[in-house]
Amino acid sequence: MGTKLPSTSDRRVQRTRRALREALVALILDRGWEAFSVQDVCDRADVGRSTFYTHFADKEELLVGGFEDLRSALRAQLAASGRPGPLGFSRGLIEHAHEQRRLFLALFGKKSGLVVQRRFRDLVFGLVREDLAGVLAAGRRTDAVIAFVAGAFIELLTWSLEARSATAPEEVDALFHDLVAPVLGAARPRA
Amino acid sequence: MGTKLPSTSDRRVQRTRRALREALVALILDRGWEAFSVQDVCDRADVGRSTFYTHFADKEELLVGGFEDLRSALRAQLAASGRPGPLGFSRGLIEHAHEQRRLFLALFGKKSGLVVQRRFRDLVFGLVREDLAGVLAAGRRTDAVIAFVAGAFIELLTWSLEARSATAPEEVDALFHDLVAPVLGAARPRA
Amino acid sequence: MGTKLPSTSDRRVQRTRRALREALVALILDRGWEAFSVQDVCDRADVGRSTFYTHFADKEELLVGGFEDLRSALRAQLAASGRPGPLGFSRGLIEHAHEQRRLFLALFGKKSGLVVQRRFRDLVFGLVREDLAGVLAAGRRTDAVIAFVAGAFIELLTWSLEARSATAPEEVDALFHDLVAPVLGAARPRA
Amino acid sequence: MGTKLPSTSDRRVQRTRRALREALVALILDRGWEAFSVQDVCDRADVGRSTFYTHFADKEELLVGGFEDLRSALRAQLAASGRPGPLGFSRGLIEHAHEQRRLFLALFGKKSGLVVQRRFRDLVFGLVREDLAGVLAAGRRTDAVIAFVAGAFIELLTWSLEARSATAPEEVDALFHDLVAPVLGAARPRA
DNA sequence: TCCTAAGCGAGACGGTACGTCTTGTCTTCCA
DNA sequence: TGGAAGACAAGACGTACCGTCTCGCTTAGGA
Repeated sequence: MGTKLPSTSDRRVQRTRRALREALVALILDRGWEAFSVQDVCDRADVGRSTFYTHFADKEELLVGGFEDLRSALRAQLAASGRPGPLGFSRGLIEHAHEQRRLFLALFGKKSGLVVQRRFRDLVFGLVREDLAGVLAAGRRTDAVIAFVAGAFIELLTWSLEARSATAPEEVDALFHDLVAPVLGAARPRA
Repeated sequence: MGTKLPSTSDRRVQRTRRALREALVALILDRGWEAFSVQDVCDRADVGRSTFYTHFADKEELLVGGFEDLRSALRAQLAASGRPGPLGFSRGLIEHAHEQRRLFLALFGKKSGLVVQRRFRDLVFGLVREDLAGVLAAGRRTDAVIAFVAGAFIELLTWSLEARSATAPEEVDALFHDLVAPVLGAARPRA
Repeated sequence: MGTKLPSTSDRRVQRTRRALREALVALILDRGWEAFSVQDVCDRADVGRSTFYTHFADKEELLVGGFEDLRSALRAQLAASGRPGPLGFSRGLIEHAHEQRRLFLALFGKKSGLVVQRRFRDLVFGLVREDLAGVLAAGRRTDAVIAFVAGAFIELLTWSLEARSATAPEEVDALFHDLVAPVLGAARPRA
Repeated sequence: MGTKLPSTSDRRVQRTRRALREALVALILDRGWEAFSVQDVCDRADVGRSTFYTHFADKEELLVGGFEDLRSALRAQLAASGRPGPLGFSRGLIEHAHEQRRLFLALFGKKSGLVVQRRFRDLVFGLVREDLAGVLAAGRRTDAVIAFVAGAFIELLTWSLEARSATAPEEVDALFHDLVAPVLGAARPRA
């Protein structure tokens, strides 16, 4: 039953997958997540539609790998730049988002899709959780604070990308830390 | 323009709309936003599909009114209960969400849809903006703070609905205000 | 049951019917039989659609009276012009068709409708039958000859209306009689 | 352009088309041309409706091929049987019509459709034109004669199919030629 | 003259068909 | 032998008509 996947070692397979991935990104930029079909991806990648389905179950599955790449890249970038303070991930992610502003806007704008947002949300939740692991003692409130901070971060980032008056990444990061610092204070268990 | 809408004053119209609205809610609960069709709504409401389209362009449009009702209800409830402090909307909304826990979970769970979430997000942004209008001086930071607070609220609410260990609405509200209070302090222009 | 019809004696009724009839003709001319809806007729006649249905069951029924008028007119015209020879009807009908060329083309062209054609066909069959009643002895072949002649006449008329090089009615009539005369000879029982 | 048609060489395609064609005929016989929908054809042919539309734009388009087949068959039959005289097509067509009497009656009866009749009319016009090409010198009258003869033939055939007292095909054909012969004489340019 | 039955417009409604689009499966061809 | 091409079933979409119906309004024509 398992719909065996094509062997990754084959060169043609690699070619096909890369072409599809690139076409996907191009289309997200052009039209937003929900405004194109599998057929559109195949057309642009010059790949048969049935071929698409031998590799991926749907558009979403094609997208996944990309996010994992992003996550790894962010972690690497963070480790390299040695900015380990509480919520240190923010600077890197904000910068990355601003560099890829068009892509991120496409992923979050009116034409986005639920899946994409959910993926990104999970990513941020994970980063926040890791960065707050040491700061907050484990407790019932912990998850609530993580949700609070992550939600705040995501919307602040979205605002900074959408706002007409472009704000520099470092300013956005500063703003985030200004606003979030007292929260962490309030959340820290009163010793 | 065109496609004039049926006059709301007609009894039959009221009946039809209510039936559709109720069927919509039932289906969201049963299957999640994206897993049912316009036809399904009509079947359950015992309404012809063509009739549906004389009233609404979309499933989405059918949903909108519900949100507007919610907004009005919240505002009214707030005015009545005389809890006018900053971000006073939160208590009512949290309570409402907990009462309709299953519905809200359906609206935000894995089977939700982008549209629904966006609607709710807009609703909260509006409420936050109104409630902070007096607190924050107008300025470039204002929108950023609104985004920050709204994002934090939405994710905190979501957490409280999803969390296994059910937290009482008043606790969630208290938690929200505990966490958000210092933010407003930090955001207020240093006089 | 019988869906009682409005009493013809009422003035308003007369008005309504006339308006509908005129709108019908206008629309047949504009778009051909099948390319307009009952709604279109009502719009042009400035009559409510429900009113239409209290008078007529469908477009076709609205058309019927018109044909009966045509038939009477033809018979009257024929009687007046005193051209009683065999197939004497042809001259009057051809002239009438050429005068109303646009209408007839609309009724027979690519945009016509089956009902209309059938009506006209029946009309011509009747005329031919009457005019040949004296010429041919009753017999099995009679109906065949009638069909032959009627079909020939209809298509010849259609040709003369559609042909770019307009042929004068009298020429068409002459042509018809030239061609049909020997047929009648062949059909007449060999004495 | 666009909407590329499926390649006829594929076996499945052949199967699908044949099934549709047969279902069409069956339905014309059962209900007449206008009383069934594309969906009905698909149901009977056990073919998906979307598949129908990848092959044909219309019910009508599905019918066309049938007529073309008929035309080819008639021409072939004619060539084979060596009956090449003027209007030699008539015998074959009349026989075919009488063999498929029920189908032809359905195609011309009260429940027929304009499209079908027009198609058949065009077919006969073409056959007559070809058969008279040699007999009549080109001229303005040519088309008129073709129309005359074709109309006569069609109505005579219809009569023979509808008449209660069934007339044998060969008799009908003889009758047609008896009646039409003098016409051709009259139409031939007086040399 | 009034008042009562009717014609009438407006338009909501259920229903049916349309032609288009997308999805995922399955078969066939080809390298 | 495994990837590419593409036929296929399924089913949702939004539109267009249809014929039925229920309202009120107005407008005669008979008491």
